[in-house]
Amino acid sequence: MTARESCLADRLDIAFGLTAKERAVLVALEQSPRQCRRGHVVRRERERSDDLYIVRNGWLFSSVILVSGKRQILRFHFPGDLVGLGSGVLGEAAETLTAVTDIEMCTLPRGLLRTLFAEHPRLAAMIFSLAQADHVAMADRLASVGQMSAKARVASVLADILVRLRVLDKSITDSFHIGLTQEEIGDATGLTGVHVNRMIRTLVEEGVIARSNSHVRMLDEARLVQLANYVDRSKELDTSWLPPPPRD
Amino acid sequence: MTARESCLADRLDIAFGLTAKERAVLVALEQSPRQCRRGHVVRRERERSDDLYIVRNGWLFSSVILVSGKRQILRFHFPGDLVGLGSGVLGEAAETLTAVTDIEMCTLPRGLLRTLFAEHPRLAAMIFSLAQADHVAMADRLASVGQMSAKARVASVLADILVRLRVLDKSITDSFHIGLTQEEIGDATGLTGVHVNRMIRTLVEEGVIARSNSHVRMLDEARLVQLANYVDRSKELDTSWLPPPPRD
DNA sequence: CGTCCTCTTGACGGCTTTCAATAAAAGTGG
DNA sequence: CCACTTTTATTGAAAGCCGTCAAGAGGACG
Repeated sequence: MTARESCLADRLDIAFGLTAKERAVLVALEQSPRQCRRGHVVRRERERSDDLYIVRNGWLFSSVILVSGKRQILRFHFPGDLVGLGSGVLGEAAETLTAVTDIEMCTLPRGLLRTLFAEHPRLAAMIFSLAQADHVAMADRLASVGQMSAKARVASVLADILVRLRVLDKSITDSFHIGLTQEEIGDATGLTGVHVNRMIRTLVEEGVIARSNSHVRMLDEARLVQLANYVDRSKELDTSWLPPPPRD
Repeated sequence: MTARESCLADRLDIAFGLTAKERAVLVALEQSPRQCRRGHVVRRERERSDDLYIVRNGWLFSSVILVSGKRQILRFHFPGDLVGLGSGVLGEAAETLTAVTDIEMCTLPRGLLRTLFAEHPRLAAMIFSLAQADHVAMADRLASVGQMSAKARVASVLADILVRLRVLDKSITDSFHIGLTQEEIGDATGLTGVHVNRMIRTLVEEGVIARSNSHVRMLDEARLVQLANYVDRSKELDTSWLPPPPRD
């Protein structure tokens, strides 16, 4: 049993399976977790930074700000998610990272990618896979924002959050605490906060969801998924192309 | 001088610089180019396929179709672009690839990624970098579709195409042949073809662009870029983290 | 207990879509 | 090379979805 742990190792182990040796490599590299309060900006775009993070606890989102001052939320990140990869290969951060809840994140050292690519090809390939899965998720979101009605876009965000939380926490079935403001949902869907409010109310009136306090409950998940044109891709990862694990 | 060539080697050489040995590896792997006619669907989403392609000549675009029948164009791909990576790590293709012009593409073998990760870490890292650059580009597009006006979105697509073509072909300064229909521009921007037409006409009336036949000319590129809130990221690739090239 | 943030709701306006009809262009077959 | 068909571009009118503005209510927090 290892004294230290690694968020990244846990994540990769679940998705792909790790050997003890691979796990040891990651444990050795990972730095101690860092805490942030709800609303805190972990990193701002255009900052010089090639750090990588793994979410250990809580939610955050990545976003970009336009010159008009409008904000586009690109993606929500949950425990186990690898964050900041896109900025890691550019000179400066492309995305702002903001904590939705109190969070705990593990920072990965600057040289992580170099080390993995040079010495641990199978681990590098896993990270590549996760990055490509994110790419596909972003494509789904673009299609949602570009082609769907306001109601469908809101439904799509809710469905995505529910499905992704459920993968992480088996005890979640049909409801979750949503720490987002309606304004933030608007920034993710390309709508105003006011209109998000109306769409949520419509979904409640139609019996698709229910709310109490800050909890959202799915009453008719089939209809929600249909409304949102939602595709769950969480089970589609193809691991057959990965290089074989090293022989001890 | 090599008898055979490799589109991928050319691309990586321009972006990162290749050793002769690295080039030889890629030349050995690359298959002979394949031709497609304008409008031809190279690959359809949900098809079982983990092929990778490099564009040698012409344009294509990747897109997804929603159940409503609407289509979201995700990205245009120009010569040298690596296409299909996102689908390569999933069991099935996530995106449809459609030729905008007559095109010539090089197919890369199924095992390419595995070979590169296992045996040529620096090449794998380069491909990872390109993939992440695409990720950032997709984020920019999402912000455009989610937050900007119709005119700005159209301007943004035109600016993106111009800038990217100019990197590939130094002879291009302010005009290019646009093989896209206004409907296709609409599918990329989340607008209807009719409204794209109106926005293009507005841009012409304002003296920002001019058209003749299927050619678009930028009359006031500064204003176009400003309208589009366009950020040229083509020079932002950070190559310092790449593993060192192998010693011969 | 007061302040700030978020949610809620209504009225109004405008941007974009939809529908429709024509013209122009491109592709096809003779 | 010309007639015919299909696709694309263009334009107007009307409708609708969503944004803007505004005001009040409810909660969290100090």
